[in-house]
Amino acid sequence: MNEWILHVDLDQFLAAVEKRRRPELRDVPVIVGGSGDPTQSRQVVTCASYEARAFGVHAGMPLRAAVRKCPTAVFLAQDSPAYEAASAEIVDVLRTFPVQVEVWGWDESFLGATTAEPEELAHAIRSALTDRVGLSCSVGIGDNKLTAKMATGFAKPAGVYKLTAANWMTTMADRPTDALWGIGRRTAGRLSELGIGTVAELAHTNPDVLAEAFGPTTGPWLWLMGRGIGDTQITTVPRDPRSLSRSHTFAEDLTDPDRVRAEVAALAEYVTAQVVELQRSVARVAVTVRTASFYTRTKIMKLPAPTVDAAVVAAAALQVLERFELTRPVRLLGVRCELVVEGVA
DNA sequence: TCTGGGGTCCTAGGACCC
DNA sequence: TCTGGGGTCCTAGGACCC
Repeated sequence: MNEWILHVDLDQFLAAVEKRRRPELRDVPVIVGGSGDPTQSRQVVTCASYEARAFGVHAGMPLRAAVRKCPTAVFLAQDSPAYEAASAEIVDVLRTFPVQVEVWGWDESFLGATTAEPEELAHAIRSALTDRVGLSCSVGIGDNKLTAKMATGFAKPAGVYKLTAANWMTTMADRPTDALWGIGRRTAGRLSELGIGTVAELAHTNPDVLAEAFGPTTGPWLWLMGRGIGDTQITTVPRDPRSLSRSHTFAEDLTDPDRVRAEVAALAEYVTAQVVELQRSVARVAVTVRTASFYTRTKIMKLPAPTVDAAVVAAAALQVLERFELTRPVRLLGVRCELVVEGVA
C-alpha cells in the first residue's frame, strides 16, 4: 500500500457544462466569456471548447479576436451559478471514493489515497464522473501535489498519467522551467539569466545560488521543484478566505472624478456585503486603478479597527482613492477587502 | 493578443522604537 | 549628537494560478 496524490481536473469545464445542458452544441466550437457578445470589446475568453481551440482560440484571448479565428463558434455568457452547481456535483461524487478531497477551485481537486492500484482508482473516478455527472476529466497520479498536477497535463484530455520520483527526471529533464507549476514567464526569464533553462539544470543548481537570487523561501522552493518535490498535505477543510474583491473594466473609460468616486463607493459596498454574508470583518481596504494606458496601481489602508459597516469601508476606499492622481481616463476600478484572520488580534 | 476577474503568497523598503 | 543594530508594523509591487 502507498500514499498517493491524485489531481482531478475537468476537461474544458465551462464549455463542457454548457454542452451538457445543450446537447445540440456537441461537436460545436463553444466559447464562454464575458457577456457572450463577441462584438463587445474589453471582454475575454474564459473557456474555449476543444473544437474552438483547434482554431487557435484560448483562454484570455479577447472575444473579438476569438470570433475572427473561429467565426462559426457559439459564444455564451459566463453563467457562474451553473458552474458552481456542477462543481458541487463533482465533489459529491469524488467524496464517495475512499479518498481525502481537497477542493482547488471550480474544476480541480487534489485527492489523497492509500491504495496499491492508483491507476485503477483514477480510471474508476473518471468513469464515475462521466456516468454520474456527464462530464469528462483527466487524472494525474503523483507522489505529491506537484507531480500529480504536472501529470494531469500529460493525461489531458480524458486520460490518466502517473508521474513520480521514478520517472520525474526522464519525463521532465529537458523541459523549460516554466513548464513547472509555479514558474511563469518572469521567473523563467530570471532563471535563464543565471544560465538555467531546463528542469534538469534547475535541479542541479546549488540551492544557495537560488536563495541568493530569489530569497530564502522562494530559492529553496524552486530547487525542490526542479527535483519534483512538493507538498503532500491534503486539507479537507476549506480554508477561510484572506480577502474578497470586486473589480470592473468599464466599456468606456471614466473621465469624471465624481463618477470614479461613486463607482469605488459602490464596489466597496458590494464587497462589504459579501464579507458580512461570510460573517467576517474587514481589516484593510485596497483600491486598484487602471488607466487607459493600462498603467495599474493598488493602494491599501489598514482600518483603525475592523469593521462590517459598508459605510465605513466605502469611506476608507474613498480615502485611499484620494491618494491617486486622477488625471488620466480610468479603465478599471477595483476594491479589495482583506479580512481579519481568526485567532489574530 | 488593445489586453477579464478573483484569488494567494513573497519580498523589499521605510517608519518607528529600543 | 555626523550615529550601530535589530525587531515590528505597514505599504507597494511583483509573480503566479485558475
